Amino acid sequence: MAQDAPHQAQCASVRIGAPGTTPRSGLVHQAQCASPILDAPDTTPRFFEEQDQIPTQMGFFPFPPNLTLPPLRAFSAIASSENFAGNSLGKPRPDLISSLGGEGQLLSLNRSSHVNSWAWGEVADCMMGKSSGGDEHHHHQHLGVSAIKMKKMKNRRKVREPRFCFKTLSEVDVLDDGYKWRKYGQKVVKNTQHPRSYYRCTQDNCRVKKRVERLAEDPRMVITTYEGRHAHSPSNELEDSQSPSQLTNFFW
DNA sequence: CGCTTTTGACCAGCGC
DNA sequence: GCGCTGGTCAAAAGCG
Repeated sequence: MAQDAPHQAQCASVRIGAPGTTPRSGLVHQAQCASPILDAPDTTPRFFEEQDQIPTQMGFFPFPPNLTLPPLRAFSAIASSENFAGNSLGKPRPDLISSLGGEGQLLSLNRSSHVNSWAWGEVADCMMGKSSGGDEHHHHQHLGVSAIKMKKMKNRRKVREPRFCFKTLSEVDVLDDGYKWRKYGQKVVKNTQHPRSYYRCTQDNCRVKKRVERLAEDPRMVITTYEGRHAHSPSNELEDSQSPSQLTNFFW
């Protein structure tokens, strides 16, 4: 499904990585996974029910101050600046390019809300609605997740942790985000060639999970979905503290 | 030996 | 109720 234009309206495009960085060497972002705001304008029910009217457009915009992200690191399989400049997901920002050396990797970010149903919708949205099939999806292929389905999702009682969805251009499936993960499952999702992998944080008392899969429409793109909040610091936090200024430039 | 990965089985939610 | 699907479990295998 969703063979048509991907609905990327809710994703923010950001660059990640530095040229020639080896795995674990190029710090990009360090932050903790904080609770998204419940009353943020783009996390209200209206946001989803009217998503048909949201222009399919990518761009840079500031994230809410109280929303931080899991740490991400650059890794060796970094797209060239050429790829970045030509990527349809967003326009390159000269200041970011210069601050990181002119090359980098494009990825998109999808924010999840604290409320279960929003998290479901947004993540599914970032995944271009690859979840379950059904006739509804045939009528909303360009959206991926229809408003109808979202309403149904909102009625789910099962409580979900807040989620963040990253779309990354990379040859490497698993981002080095500073945390240690243990794979606990792998599943072949319908209508996709690549399996989805399930990881859990190895830290005791930390229930953060993440899913990693390749985009069906573009296998070069890796979708990483974080679920939950880390109750600890990254395992290699010391390394992360080496270039804080770059961090600031990167996201703000 | 301890940790991680693999993978088939199982379970829950949902549509019909 | 049944089948489909995504997510998780857990035993076995792999690895350093």
